[in-house]
Amino acid sequence: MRTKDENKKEAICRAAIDVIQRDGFEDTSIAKIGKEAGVSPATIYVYFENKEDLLNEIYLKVKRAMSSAMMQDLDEGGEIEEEFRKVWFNFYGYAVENPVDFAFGEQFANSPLVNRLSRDEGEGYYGPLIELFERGKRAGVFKDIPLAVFSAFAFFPVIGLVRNRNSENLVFGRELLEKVYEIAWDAVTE
Amino acid sequence: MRTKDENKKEAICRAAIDVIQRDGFEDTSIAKIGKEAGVSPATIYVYFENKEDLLNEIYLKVKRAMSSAMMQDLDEGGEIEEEFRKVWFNFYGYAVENPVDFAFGEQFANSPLVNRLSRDEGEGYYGPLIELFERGKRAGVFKDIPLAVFSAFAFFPVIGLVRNRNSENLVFGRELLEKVYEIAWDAVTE
Amino acid sequence: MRTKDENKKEAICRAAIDVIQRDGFEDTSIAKIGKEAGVSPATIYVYFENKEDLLNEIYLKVKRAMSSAMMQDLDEGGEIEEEFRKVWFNFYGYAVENPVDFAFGEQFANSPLVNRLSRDEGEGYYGPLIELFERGKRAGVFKDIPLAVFSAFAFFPVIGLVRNRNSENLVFGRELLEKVYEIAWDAVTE
Amino acid sequence: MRTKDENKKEAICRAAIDVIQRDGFEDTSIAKIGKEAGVSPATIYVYFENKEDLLNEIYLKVKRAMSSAMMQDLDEGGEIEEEFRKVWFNFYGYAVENPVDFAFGEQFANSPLVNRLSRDEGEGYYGPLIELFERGKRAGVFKDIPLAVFSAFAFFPVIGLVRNRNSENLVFGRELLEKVYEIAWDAVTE
DNA sequence: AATGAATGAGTGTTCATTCAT
DNA sequence: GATGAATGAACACTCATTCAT
Repeated sequence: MRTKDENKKEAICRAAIDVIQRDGFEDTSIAKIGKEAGVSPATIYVYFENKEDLLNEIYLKVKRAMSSAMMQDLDEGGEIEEEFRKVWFNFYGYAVENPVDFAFGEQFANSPLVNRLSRDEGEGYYGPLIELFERGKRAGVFKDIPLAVFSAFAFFPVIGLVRNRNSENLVFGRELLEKVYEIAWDAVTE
Repeated sequence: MRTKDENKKEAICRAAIDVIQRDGFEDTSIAKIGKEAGVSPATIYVYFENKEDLLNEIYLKVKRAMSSAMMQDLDEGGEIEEEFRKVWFNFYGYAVENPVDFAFGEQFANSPLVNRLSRDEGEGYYGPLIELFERGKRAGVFKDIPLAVFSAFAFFPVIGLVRNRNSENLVFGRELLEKVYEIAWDAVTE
Repeated sequence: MRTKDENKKEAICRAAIDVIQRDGFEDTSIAKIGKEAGVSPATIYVYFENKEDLLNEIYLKVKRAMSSAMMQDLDEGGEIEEEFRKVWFNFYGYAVENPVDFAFGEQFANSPLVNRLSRDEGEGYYGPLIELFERGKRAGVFKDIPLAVFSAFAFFPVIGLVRNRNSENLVFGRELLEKVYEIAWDAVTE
Repeated sequence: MRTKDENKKEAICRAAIDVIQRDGFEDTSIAKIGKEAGVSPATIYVYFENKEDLLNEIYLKVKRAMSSAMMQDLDEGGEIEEEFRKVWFNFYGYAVENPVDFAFGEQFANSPLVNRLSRDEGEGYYGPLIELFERGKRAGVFKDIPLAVFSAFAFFPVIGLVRNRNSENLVFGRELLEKVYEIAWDAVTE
């Protein structure tokens, strides 16, 4: 027998991401994914139970990649500002370099095809960041606000900016970027 | 007769919005819209070239409603902080009270069915806000940053928060809301 | 607009029966029915909600034709033997002349796609026959047996014989037929 | 090794029957049969040419079981009535106790997947019964009618009754059963 | 011989759009 | 202008069968 190729599963996921990126979430069909991956649509069902299953796996894959990129080099007990800086620039870098995955994660988040379980597991990846936030809050560095508000000012603006950057071909100089970072830092600190 | 036509066009748009709100974007078909509007599917094609055209018109309609709500009570020459406050709370209020229109606008913005032209026209509605921003900048009240960065910190966080609010049943007290507003204000001002 | 053509509904039913007859129940697809009827598969869904609905309508149609053929010329208060004779030969005649419908009804009876409601309505067509049976029983002409046993000896043998007739090209002379009838009559009478 | 092969073939057949009984004819796939038998779908094709071939073998297997059950205890030179009685009650018993095999045999008989050859071989198993019939006819016990008519009155009614029994939860008392038997006996004897 | 992977051809069904009136 | 009928193209998914090992 032919052995199951983990590469192929990977390839199908990759193809799916590409198609979603190219044609949008709604116009992504199993047939297209198959064609993109160079396999028969039926083959996809060898590796995934159904479309929902495939999408959930992709969602987790992306979330995993995103969060691990974000948490990269994080030092559990490190100095708050330095750590925040790392996370922020990691996030920015990932968003800029993987606009695809990024937009993808966004589109995904609203789809009814991503089930609660996956969503919860996805959220779970952000533990270290949450700990940093709590530690900073206890230390009196961060403002005494809910996590949601913290994220809304620390990270959400980045999303907006990168989105603009893409659609408007806006270029961000190092200087401006630094300025944006500072606004974010100031916004969440006392 | 002219009037009757416009009424029907209007009715179809309204029906479309209702269906999208009720059943979601993906489950909205021309047939359903027709039924909701009390006309034949074929009739829709008398008033709109195709589905894309219909959606574009709706996009503009929603954008118009959103921006006019946002600009409500705006006083062209008013004091900067007061005017910003108005706009910010208008925006927040609209987002909270029209989560559907809002999500709708968001989803739409990414949809390949909304063409550049509509998108550009949609953006155009925000003239008064842009003027406020420029005036504030000249007056040394707002930071010297691009409009995109300004929006990213002034309004984008609200989007994130409202989205959370919906999915997590988070409740925002008046006090916290005021705090959030202040963070936004501080972030964009010198 | 094109007007809905009751003929077309009829034509689709007819086509379906033909296909079922030709290819068997299991190998009958909506696509085949469409091709046979000379319409697009999608058109079938204009006239029927789904495959199950179509099959149920056909089931009832066939049952109706069969039972009305069987009850033809029946005289409510007529002499028992004469009436039984009519019914029996009607049944035989229908079975011989409409082997298609007939086999069809049989195949149908076991399909999970025919729902209880249709089945019950189908059974309902046989009222006059049941009355004849009850009357004959009260008059002491028919044996005192349940209806099921009555049918089993009066009509079921005919089914077996006709089925054989078809597959073996058996020919039934008038004489033999009369003999068979008599066996049936003797079997159910005291 | 020879033995092992036959065992596996046997196991596959058994599994197929089980699946058909459990899930019904239409919902029986090669994959399911394989899983039930604990082999790969591909393995089935080592032992059978295709699905049709497999079904034909099963058909014969069931027919064999059915006819041998029917002919059980038959005494070649025994007294006609006694022998007929045995066969009749054997048949009834088998039909009641193996409703699935039974319905199976019936369904099968009409399936295009069972080819003429299998059907003919299947019919062949009934030799002893045919001989009994001929002997009885020569002895003037049975009516002078074709075999088909004989079967139609002797056995076909049982099929109808058992089918009803199943779908209507009809219960047959010993007494009624005896009565039915007598009707059958009377119907086929002078 | 045995197998799991792979697939072409099919399934029932939906839907944006066009046709014919 | 207005319509319900009609449909081609697509959808997610299944399955008997074959491939490659």
